[in-house]
Amino acid sequence: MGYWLFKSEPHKWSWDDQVKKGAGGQEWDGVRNYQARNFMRAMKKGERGFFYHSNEGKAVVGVVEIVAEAHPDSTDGTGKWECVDIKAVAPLKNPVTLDDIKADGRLDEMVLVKNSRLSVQPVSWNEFQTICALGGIDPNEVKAG
DNA sequence: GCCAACGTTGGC
DNA sequence: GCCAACGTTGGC
Repeated sequence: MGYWLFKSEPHKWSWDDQVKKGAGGQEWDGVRNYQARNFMRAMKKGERGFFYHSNEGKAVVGVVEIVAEAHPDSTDGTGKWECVDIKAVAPLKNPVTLDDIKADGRLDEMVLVKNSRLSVQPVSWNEFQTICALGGIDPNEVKAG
């Protein structure tokens, strides 16, 4: 069971926008990076991830669920790029900032820290639990399954 | 707003 | 197939 992290600039697509989309979810389109695409191809329906605000906020703000596995990106004309659909599951009570993450030794290995430019990335179960706890929510209530 | 890090492109 | 040039991302 995989866990993931999706980055978005809040002025382009924010957590609030995601919440307003509701249970039907939303295409995570516009990704034009092979590593990110490959991670999306590996995602399974029902798996969970974090929603991260880059640039403004710089914090993990919520938990999302994969509601549709990788399919062609409707905003792409080349046929090369794919995306998944995600929906909002629950907000973190306290957003976990990049500073918080960097300050926590358990999170030193996060891709977010090691490769800050990758917009879709994997998160380990341990990291998922740690960030939920820092965010004031119970990881068992928002984990997959 | 700057710039370092990284990925992609294209000339050779 | 190498690598310089370029564009983009995202933290600061």
